Amino acid sequence: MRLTTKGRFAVTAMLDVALYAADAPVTLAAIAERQRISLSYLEQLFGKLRRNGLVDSVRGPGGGYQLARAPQDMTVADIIRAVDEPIDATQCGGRENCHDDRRCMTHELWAGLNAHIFVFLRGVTLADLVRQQRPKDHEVVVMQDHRTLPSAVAADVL
Amino acid sequence: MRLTTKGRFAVTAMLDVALYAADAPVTLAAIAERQRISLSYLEQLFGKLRRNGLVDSVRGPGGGYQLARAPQDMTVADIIRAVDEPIDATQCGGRENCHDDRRCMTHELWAGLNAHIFVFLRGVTLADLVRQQRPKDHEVVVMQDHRTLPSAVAADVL
DNA sequence: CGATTAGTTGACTAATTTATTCGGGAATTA
DNA sequence: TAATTCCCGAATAAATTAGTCAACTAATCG
Repeated sequence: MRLTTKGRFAVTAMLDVALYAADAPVTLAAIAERQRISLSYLEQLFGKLRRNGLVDSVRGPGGGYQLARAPQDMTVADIIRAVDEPIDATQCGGRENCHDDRRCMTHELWAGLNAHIFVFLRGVTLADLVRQQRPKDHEVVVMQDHRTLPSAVAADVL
Repeated sequence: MRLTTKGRFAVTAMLDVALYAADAPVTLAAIAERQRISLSYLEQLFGKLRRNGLVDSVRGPGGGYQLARAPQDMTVADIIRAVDEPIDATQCGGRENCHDDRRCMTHELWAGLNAHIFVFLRGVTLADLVRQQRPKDHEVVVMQDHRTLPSAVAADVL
């Protein structure tokens, strides 16, 4: 699980679709305008999102993109994984230069850490983000274990 | 909280220090050899780790690096934050082009998500990783809430 | 049908980040 | 003094991210 701005763009764009594609599909041009993301970059991202079955596309006038599944069945992990194709992270591809007996210390390490981060991000659905977006009060994302956290912490996190 | 290979390298290197600098400091050359990371890259990373007070350096023969604090007082979040300096992630720097009334949707979104990921990574200490490293059985990182997870999940996570 | 709207694709470029290489320092130990 | 090791900066290569462009296909509307 990698976490870069690319994945963030994708989640932001998907949230835009979730918010605005209720009746009619939304065009990439509209997303680009609202979220200030370059149209061509969105084209690349939505190409992947479509091929991964997260959105459906409608061509022609009045066309655009819609969610392929209900927002509560779509997680942040799904989105990030769709656009941010993974790296090996264990730098031994599972086999090669695992050397000096205690081979590939990092393998187990990152496999475990990856799994945890993945489980965490899989616990946040697009519906959660939509819910957070609607009300004006400063509520915060709900995690899979239903604990919350004051968004004030965010300041010194970045 | 960004999550890239750079941060992984840093965590791996710090884990190496935690494992091998029990009595004497470890040299970057030794880490480079064991973990297959370029020496000069390690120098850059450890420059940041040192300036952020995570390691102490000892010059001259027999010198090297040691942990500045006990492993149980050093978290993965500390390490990643030290080397992976943050980006704005809200693409409005907190002020500027937040436009069209519902300004900067992404701000709240990523602030919240960031906070959660940060809290999670702050819950994993270097001591946890060391503990995981020692035994031969396939145990897994312990999270801050002390739940565990089979590392089998890691496969379809990447 | 013809025009327009939008998705689809691929190639290409620029900017940024990641990783490495090199060359010299300065501190410490023996 | 000589060897070791951290320290620093510049230069470079490789990879990723972000954006641009152009040609094309499909669908709709008049």
